[in-house]
Amino acid sequence: MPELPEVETIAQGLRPLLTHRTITGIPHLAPHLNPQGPNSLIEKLIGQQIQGVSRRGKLLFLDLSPTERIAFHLRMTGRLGMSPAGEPPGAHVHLLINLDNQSALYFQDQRKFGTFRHYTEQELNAWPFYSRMGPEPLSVGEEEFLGRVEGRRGRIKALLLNQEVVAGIGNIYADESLFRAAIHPATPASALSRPRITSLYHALQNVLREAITAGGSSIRDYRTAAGLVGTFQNAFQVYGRKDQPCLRCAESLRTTKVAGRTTCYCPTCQPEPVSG
DNA sequence: AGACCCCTGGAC
DNA sequence: GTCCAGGGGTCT
Repeated sequence: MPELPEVETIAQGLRPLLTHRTITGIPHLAPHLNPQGPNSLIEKLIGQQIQGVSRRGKLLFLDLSPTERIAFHLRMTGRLGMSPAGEPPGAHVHLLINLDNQSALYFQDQRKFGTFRHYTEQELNAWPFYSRMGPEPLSVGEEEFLGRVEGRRGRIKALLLNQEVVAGIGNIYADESLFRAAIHPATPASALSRPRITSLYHALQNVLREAITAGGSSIRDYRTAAGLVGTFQNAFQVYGRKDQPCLRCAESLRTTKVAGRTTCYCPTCQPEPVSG
């Protein structure tokens, strides 16, 4: 579910509620999500004060100290939110963290793809998914983005989805940014001129900024930290709009598969690359 | 690059 | 029933 704008929205919502709170208990912890053993995690967390909430790509961190944090990856259906302490976990709640102000942070995940783990900085840097992660798309400079995309083999959408190229893009924002840049998702990156990659860079930044402002996109499961739906789904131009008219040219939008993901595009505004 | 895998539930 | 879903890992 959550891509960069959704994780950022959740982080912004949790930050004022969690910063400087002390963890007083872990009343619920699903064993299947805790390979290190329950006592190991509980011992590491009880009594710790949360120093802040941060995000890197699609990872959300509870910062416990300069060298210790909890990393959450929400994958498809993960949610983070607050509930009154002592409230019994609802369906699919896999972690409950009691805090020193009678509130609790919960992690809920219907499909159980989501993960969380306590990391030291050393352990985090030894995690390839983290250490190999590309730059933040909203911070990366135009030149660096060009350098990471220009001339590479692979289709442009696959590169956008590759967290080592740029971190935090998923199926929605890949499709939306490619439509805005008028690039067919299956175009080999090597077939894109510098001006077209630059156009994609700006389209990507714009769509991510707008989505964060809208509180993210709620297709099914995503909710903000306060349990509210985002509204950027109302601004989708291609995602989920198969067979509906293109908002720019009225042509019927189509789907194809790129990088194993359903991909929605306009066959007129995003023409197939000439040579393939 | 593609085929599965993890898992649950909604749409058809 | 079957297919599909904001993700990512592994294996061919």
